[in-house]
Amino acid sequence: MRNAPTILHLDMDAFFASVEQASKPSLRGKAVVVGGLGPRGVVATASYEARVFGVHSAMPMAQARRLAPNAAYLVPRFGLYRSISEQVMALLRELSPLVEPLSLDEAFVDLEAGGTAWDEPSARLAGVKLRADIRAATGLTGSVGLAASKMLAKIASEEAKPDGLVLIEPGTERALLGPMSVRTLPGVGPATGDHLRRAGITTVDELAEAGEDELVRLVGKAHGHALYAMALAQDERPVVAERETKSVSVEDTYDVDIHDRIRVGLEVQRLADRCVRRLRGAGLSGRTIVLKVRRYDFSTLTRSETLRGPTDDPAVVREAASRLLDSVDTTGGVRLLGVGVSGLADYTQEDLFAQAAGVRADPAAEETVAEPVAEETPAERHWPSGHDVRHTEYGHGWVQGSGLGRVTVRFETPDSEPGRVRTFRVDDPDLERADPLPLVPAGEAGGERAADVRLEGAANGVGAAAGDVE
DNA sequence: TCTGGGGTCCTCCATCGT
DNA sequence: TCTGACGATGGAGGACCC
Repeated sequence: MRNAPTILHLDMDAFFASVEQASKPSLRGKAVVVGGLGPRGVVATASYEARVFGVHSAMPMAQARRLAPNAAYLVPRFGLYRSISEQVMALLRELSPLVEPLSLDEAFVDLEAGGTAWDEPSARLAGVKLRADIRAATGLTGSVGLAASKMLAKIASEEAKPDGLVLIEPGTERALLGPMSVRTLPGVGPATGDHLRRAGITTVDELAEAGEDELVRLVGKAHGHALYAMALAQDERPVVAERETKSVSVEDTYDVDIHDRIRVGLEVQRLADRCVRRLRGAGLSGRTIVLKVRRYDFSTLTRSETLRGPTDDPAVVREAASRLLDSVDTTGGVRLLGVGVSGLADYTQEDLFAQAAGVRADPAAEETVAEPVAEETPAERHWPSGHDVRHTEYGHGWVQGSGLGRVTVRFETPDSEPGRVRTFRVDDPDLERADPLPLVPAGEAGGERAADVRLEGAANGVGAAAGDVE
């Protein structure tokens, strides 16, 4: 492990919910829950105001609604989150070429590799500047963890939440980790946590005391060794900028279980097409086709088949998925279906066997994939909760709700005061879908980076303690 | 209270070729 | 020809992460 805290972990605070609050003035300071709104939806992100009521990620939406009936419930807008994420990642790349994104709202940065930081004061300074730059560019807050390893930097950013910065000084790691719950460590989830608890191990100190052999015996070879190293605060994993995709998959959970076997078959075909579209979009092909079925009782099974060579032919993938479905008993109904492709290659080598069998004698298949059939959408679907709209008379706003032929819109923009609500007919010709507006007006975003001033001051030895943000 | 979607990695087991 | 060891590969499932 390096001896300076030059690995930075950034975690945006309640990212999806914060973006929604930034774009909708009337939701600021309010409980906001982003997630699937269907009967089987779960929470993707809850704002800190919603967390007060006990709402958290991965909770069934129905439960969240019982806990926080007055919160705003919105569907995720991944396109918007992705564009803001790109802004943030660009700021990270200014610090170092070695940036490892973990998701839209999280990333590691190797500051040393970027020549940005080499010791504690310079690392702290980089963290402070980054937080200020993110706020200037997006209006959002992120928490920063700084440490000498990825594991510790991540734990530090968790400690820093929300809207803070924590630096773990080299030499203090074990004393800090010791009393923490084993669940703090990455890779220790509910199952492993329970397993260890039954063996009398609940803290990181107890993990270290148990010894490597005992941990291997308890949780298996790979996990045991990794766990022991983490308990000793040892983590040599480098920050890796480019990670290649290993699999591509799509899946759908249905609002109501599907019992009709023919319908199940049709859904599998649709999913296979969608999966191939994604595969091709990424310029990939793959050898192993995976079918996933979650049954009415939530039991999940997968069936897979490995072809002779990689394919991105929709007909071949559809055919394989259908064969796999043949081996699955779906009586009782299915709640989820999925199709995936793994064993990826960035070139296509046609499956000769399938070709010989005439499987791909379907010239229309390409079109089917290139141009998805427009799905029939109920009126509500035209106006998803939270999405932006424009009205010829009232201007820019967002959908607060819809149903019974009506759509309720709140007219406001990221830099306006909270706006008024009006209701229209769903087919009102003056109302149309609109693109999200920038969270920070173009002229202001990143125009002046407050932190630059501080950075210069600190570089002159004036404000080295500027990083004591908590 | 009824559990999303998209991934990664690990383990166990069976099979196959040498 | 039989048997065992061993590694590679495939298939299924589980845990975990965001």
